[in-house]
Amino acid sequence: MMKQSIPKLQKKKEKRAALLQATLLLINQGGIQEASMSKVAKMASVSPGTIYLYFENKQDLVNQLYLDIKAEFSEEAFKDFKKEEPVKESFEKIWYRIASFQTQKSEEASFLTQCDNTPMIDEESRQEGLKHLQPLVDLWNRGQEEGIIKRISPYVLYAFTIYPMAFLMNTKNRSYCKLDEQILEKAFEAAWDSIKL
Amino acid sequence: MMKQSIPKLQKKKEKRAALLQATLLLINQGGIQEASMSKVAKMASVSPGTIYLYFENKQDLVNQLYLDIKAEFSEEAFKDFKKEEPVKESFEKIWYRIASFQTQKSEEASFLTQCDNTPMIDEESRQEGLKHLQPLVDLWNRGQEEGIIKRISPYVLYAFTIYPMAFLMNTKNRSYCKLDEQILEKAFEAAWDSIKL
Amino acid sequence: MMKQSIPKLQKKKEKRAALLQATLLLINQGGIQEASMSKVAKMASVSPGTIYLYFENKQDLVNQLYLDIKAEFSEEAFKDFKKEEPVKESFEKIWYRIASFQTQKSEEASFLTQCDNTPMIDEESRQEGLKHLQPLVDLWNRGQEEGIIKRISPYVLYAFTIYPMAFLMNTKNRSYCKLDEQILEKAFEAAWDSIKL
Amino acid sequence: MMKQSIPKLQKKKEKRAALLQATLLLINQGGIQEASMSKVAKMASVSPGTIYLYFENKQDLVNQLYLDIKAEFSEEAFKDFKKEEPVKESFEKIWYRIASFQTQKSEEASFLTQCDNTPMIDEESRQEGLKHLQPLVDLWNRGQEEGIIKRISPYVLYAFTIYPMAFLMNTKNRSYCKLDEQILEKAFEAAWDSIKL
DNA sequence: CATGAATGAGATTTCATTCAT
DNA sequence: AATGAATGAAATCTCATTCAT
Repeated sequence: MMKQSIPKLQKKKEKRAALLQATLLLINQGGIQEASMSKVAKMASVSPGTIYLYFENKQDLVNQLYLDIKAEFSEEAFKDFKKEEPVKESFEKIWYRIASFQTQKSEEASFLTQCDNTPMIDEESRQEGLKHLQPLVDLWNRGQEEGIIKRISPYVLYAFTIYPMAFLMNTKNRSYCKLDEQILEKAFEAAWDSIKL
Repeated sequence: MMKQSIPKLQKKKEKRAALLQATLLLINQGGIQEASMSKVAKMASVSPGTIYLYFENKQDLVNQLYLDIKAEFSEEAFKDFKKEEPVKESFEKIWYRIASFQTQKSEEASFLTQCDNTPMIDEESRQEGLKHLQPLVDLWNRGQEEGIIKRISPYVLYAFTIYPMAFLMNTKNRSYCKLDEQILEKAFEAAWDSIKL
Repeated sequence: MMKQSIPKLQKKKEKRAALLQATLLLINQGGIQEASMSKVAKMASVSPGTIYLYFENKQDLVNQLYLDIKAEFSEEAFKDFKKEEPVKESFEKIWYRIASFQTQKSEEASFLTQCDNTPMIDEESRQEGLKHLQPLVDLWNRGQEEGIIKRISPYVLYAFTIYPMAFLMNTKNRSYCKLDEQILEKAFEAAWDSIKL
Repeated sequence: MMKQSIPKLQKKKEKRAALLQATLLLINQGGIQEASMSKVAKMASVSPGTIYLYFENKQDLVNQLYLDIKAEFSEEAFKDFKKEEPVKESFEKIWYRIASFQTQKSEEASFLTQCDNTPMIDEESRQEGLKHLQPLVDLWNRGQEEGIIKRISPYVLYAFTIYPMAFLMNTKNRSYCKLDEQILEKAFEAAWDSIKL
């Protein structure tokens, strides 16, 4: 009542974060249809009405979650990325960072997969999310100019190197198959082999 | 009233088919949340109550749709499949058939992608759907014994050869990129390169 | 196809009977709300549409069931009833016959209880059902004239002698308490004591 | 808007009460089948959704109504009940209090009758409701020890003394017969005669 | 007579959103 | 800012009844 140990702004951010986190978990568990606003509120220990102080509506909540996680994803993917490094080395680093994201932040990764394969997200937000991959596209371009990488559309390159990780992630989650280091190496080999010249 | 042009059984099947088709389109358009039973009924020109003559409930409707399409998918994928053919030839044929399914039956393909990356489908139905791929797994096994294919889990093989097509399909649908014959060839090359020894 | 082992009329009656029986059991189990026309049909091994060949609608089905059972009840109650016998003897006989009906035909008895304490039955049918008790009312009248029975309304006499059996029946069904011969005798004593002068 | 005449808690209780009252009236009028949730809502001047803030579902609504009224009933029945009074006096007081409840709160009484003769109520709630009668059972026990009351099961005692009032109530409601003081005295006499030694 | 698929109104219940406090 | 009771439209599902066969 007297003093607030946590500054207001931070408290606000915390509530927003709690709401996003709750949404993330609920959508992963049962899809968007199971993530009702009141469940989200309850899980975030907040009143349903409060959600609307932070988000315009449900769609906005999901869109913001998507964009936040996409940003987190690309930050992770391109951490320590240096433009000058050799193409393969750079690609390998990025690939493993993404793999690491998939395993370390599996909830986030699952959610992205669900968004990217579903009409859950506004087309606008989806476009917005795509931009994050630009550094990788640039890298591939360089690789193609250097004659190291096949001359195919970045969509195809993405489809055969990055996108498969989502599948492995999901199957791993459903525990048909463990993703240990050895398998990861094999997987990277497959990814690289599919696009290298 | 005059003459009975359509036999009963066929009429019955037609209604079931219309319901499944409506569900397919609606889920592709807006996800499962937008595919309400009344919309499905309206689109199939049927009364809401009628749905429940053919399906137990919404989940059952979606599950059956999934299994039906999975069956259609694998029938297409393994049409003319002969066990004696060389591994690569066989694989190539299957791969192209799947690619063809993705483009010819794009609604069905989109739907499968959505199901496979979402908690939309019962785990039971999902397992059931997986069985359809057994011939491909067997083929890969043979390829591994013959020393043609890398010794990695079929999940990984699938992730790098078949799963990418879903992505290409979706991007194609969203028309960022056309899937012409030339691209297809490149894509197959990528797929094969990723797993061949 | 050729010959019908069961004459048509009988078959018709059998179907009607089966429908009434099914209704009886279902209403006893879960009340009128649980006795849907399709459940009734299924239990009677008949198509839903067929019900409407025998009964106008659901209300009519229930009303007819009520009246049929009321008739059965009073036939049982007044079997071998002779107007000349002494009042107490007559009453005792009737009372025991009713008790016997309650135990022998417990489903029917339960159903009557439910009808008589519920707005389930048309007022008209209810009035109709009441007429069956006329002989008992007459007997009581005679008893009153003979100075054997208290001079109170037949409704009250009924309330304290016959109506209690429904309660005992129900509790017996729910098996809190067994209705053996000894208890029955005590119960009759109570009934008689309550109205005798 | 101007001043808050009614405290929140009271308002909340009022809404619950209005819902229970509406349910009571509707079930009395047409049985449980006629008491749809929307009718209940409308009669309580409340939105359908609001019901579910106060009750889990329809069954819960009915169960709570039953238990509430049973409690009200027994509070009325055993008001001013003193353990030391002579058995007959005590019994008489209780009996008249119940009679008074039946006439004063005829809707509530009708409802209880309907519940007690119908599979409308969960067995659990029914058991719960039975407990309220314990003081009467104890009284009877004492009467039996004192040699005043017949040695028969409390079920039978109940059947011949209390249960009949429900019948009289119902017939009174249907106005075949008025329950004036004189009739009431006769009725009590019948009740007492049936169980006294 | 009998069927049972089909209907569509209506039942129960949920849920995104609002608003008085 | 925050609450959470309240809303009411809409979702899922049921069911008495009809009608073409």
